[in-house]
Amino acid sequence: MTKGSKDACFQSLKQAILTTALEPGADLDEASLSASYGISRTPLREVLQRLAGKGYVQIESNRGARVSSMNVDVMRTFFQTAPMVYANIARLAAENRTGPQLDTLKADQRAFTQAIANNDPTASALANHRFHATIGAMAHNPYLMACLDRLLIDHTRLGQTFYRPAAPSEKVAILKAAEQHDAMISAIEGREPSLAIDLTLQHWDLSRDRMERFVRPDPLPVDVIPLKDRANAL
Amino acid sequence: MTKGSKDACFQSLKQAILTTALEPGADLDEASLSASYGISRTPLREVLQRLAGKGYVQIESNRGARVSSMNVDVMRTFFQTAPMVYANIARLAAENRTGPQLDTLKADQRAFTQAIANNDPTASALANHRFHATIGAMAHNPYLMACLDRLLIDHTRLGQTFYRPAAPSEKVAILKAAEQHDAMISAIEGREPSLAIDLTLQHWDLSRDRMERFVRPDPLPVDVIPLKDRANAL
DNA sequence: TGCTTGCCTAATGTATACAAATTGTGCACA
DNA sequence: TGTGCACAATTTGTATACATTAGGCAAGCA
Repeated sequence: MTKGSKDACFQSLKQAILTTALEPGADLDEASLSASYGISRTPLREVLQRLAGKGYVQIESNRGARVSSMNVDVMRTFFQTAPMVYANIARLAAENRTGPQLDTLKADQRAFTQAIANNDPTASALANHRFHATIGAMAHNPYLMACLDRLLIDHTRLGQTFYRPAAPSEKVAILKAAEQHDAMISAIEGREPSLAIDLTLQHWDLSRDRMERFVRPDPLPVDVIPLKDRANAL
Repeated sequence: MTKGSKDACFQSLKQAILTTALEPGADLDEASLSASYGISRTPLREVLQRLAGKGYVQIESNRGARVSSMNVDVMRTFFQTAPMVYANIARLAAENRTGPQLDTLKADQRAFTQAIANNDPTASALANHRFHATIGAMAHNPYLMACLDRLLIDHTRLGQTFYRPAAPSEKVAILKAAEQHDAMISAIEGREPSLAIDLTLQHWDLSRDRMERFVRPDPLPVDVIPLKDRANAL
């Protein structure tokens, strides 16, 4: 963790927050952070200010910085707001994307599929984050982008929180997500706004369902012991 | 301008930007600003970082800070995005507002009408800004709030830019805007989301028409000299 | 004349010492 | 045993000196 540059520190903290290596609400101590990144407190504080501006951390006067929290209230608002913003971003991306941005998006998708193949959930979460951030850049709308940035932070963190490595359905879901990414790329490349919206909303539904199934799993069977065994037991 | 506190500096710069006393694109020199606010460069730089996080200024590495610019591209995006966000904020405000917030909103409106009565365009622009920011706070949605903040910065600045003190229609328009504010307060107080949306969109139309008429005024008469006089001239 | 090169100035970026504020701890006292 | 207060320790905030970078200007060269 001993890097010299300020920007490296920013990126590192950003990633640590997105991967929940730094958990929501975690306290960020200036002295220890500046020591571990090899920069002094002044530039570190600037990094924290920038992270606060983007919504990664919250700074309280005379109380330091902590990673933005994720209570039920925030989650409710997230689920309420995300589809509308994502859909509008997708429309604008299909309308306004440039060639180089499309190349970037395809590279993001390659990194995403590669991370899936490597069975690296952290890497795939970060690649997925970059994929959607690139679509945001394509929308060319600084107002909605401010909103999207914050939504993506929480989306990525929720995805990590609600991830069950053991469940086979997770593998199916993430492969389906990758397919949807490909379809979205086509729609954006072909400049088809309404198709991009549809695909984005389907993509959202997949993600939401996955998170919902985590919170509200299938109930355990009422008869813990199969009936025939219980008959023996009695 | 010789204040001691960092927060006073933040508020002062924010107001100067909103009133276009500091014009879009204006360069912000650290040394002179820290001198005039009576604080050292370190806290001033933090103020600039915070302003950058909220979208008031843009910071370029090794090149200092400048007031966020307002080119045609930004304006186009603004007119495209604002009504959708405003409408959604209004809906959420009507659903989620609290009692104390309603009191704040009514106070904002009193300040607005007072500023109108005083013929103080700058004060009314700032009061109007606070009024709409309070509605944003009522929406209780940090994601959309980030978007709204940036929209309101540009809306307030455009309103100042497109203001013609001489035009009698301006007076009519601002009085109508004040009436619409009262109606919006009622809708929010009565928790009527769809009414709040309608009123908000009407309010937007009024504002947009005012700005549009500035950019595209009635053309000058083709016959500069009235016809009868010209007949004499020939 | 036009271009490159290197210095010079003015600005931003960083480190560090010191001031202020918050939080934790121990002790006195009811 | 519990409460309140004072002091200490830790952490954040500020000022200032110094380092670094960008941009302009002039001299040198083609």
